Amino acid sequence: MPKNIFLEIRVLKRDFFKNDTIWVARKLLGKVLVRRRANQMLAGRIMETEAYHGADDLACHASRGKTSRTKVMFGKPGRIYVYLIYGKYYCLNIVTMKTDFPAAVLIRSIEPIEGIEKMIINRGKEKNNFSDKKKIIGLSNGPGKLCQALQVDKSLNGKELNKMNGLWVKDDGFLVKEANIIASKRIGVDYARHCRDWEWNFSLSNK
DNA sequence: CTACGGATCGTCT
DNA sequence: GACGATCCGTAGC
Repeated sequence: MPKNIFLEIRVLKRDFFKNDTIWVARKLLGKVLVRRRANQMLAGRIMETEAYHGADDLACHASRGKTSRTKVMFGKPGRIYVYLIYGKYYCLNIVTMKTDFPAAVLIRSIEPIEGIEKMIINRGKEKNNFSDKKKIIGLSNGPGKLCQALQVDKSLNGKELNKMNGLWVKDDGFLVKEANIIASKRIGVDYARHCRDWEWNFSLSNK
């Protein structure tokens, strides 16, 4: 893992998330998602994101209007949107754009950096052997998995992404080359008619 | 490696 | 009453 001590560390603030959703989704790659718990810091590098942009995006939850669930997406940029999926898992999003324009970036995958032992417990994997790097990556390489690993649930829904609320994103200087960003179709949105083909899934290649 | 089915419940029709 | 921005275990190659 990279050494952070010589690098400028910047916490992303609201202005970052006011930008276009696709820009934010790309720029979040390589940043570090940090979660503060009582006696433990948990952190991982963002490896995959997805953009959900506007009421015309049929894959976006807000395309069917403002409801009790989706109202957060209509709110201020830089807020946290957490929802329950399949009755079992949470998904973490960060609201983008401006108030009344519904948009957000889904964090789909992070690579553990700090608090790995705690993440193993949070994921209920204490009986496995995690000496293997593949298994460490498997702790948080999915939207539901990373919420379990970082203890993200609906109590964060609607809150500001900042240190006070225990969840934030920092730039540790990790260099991301444009050529290492892969754009693909979004996962699990085949119902979204023509929008299913939009390449708004972004991931970092491991090279 | 890919393919498929079950779990499980809040949200929306 | 139907279904989902998922995950995991199992089966087969």
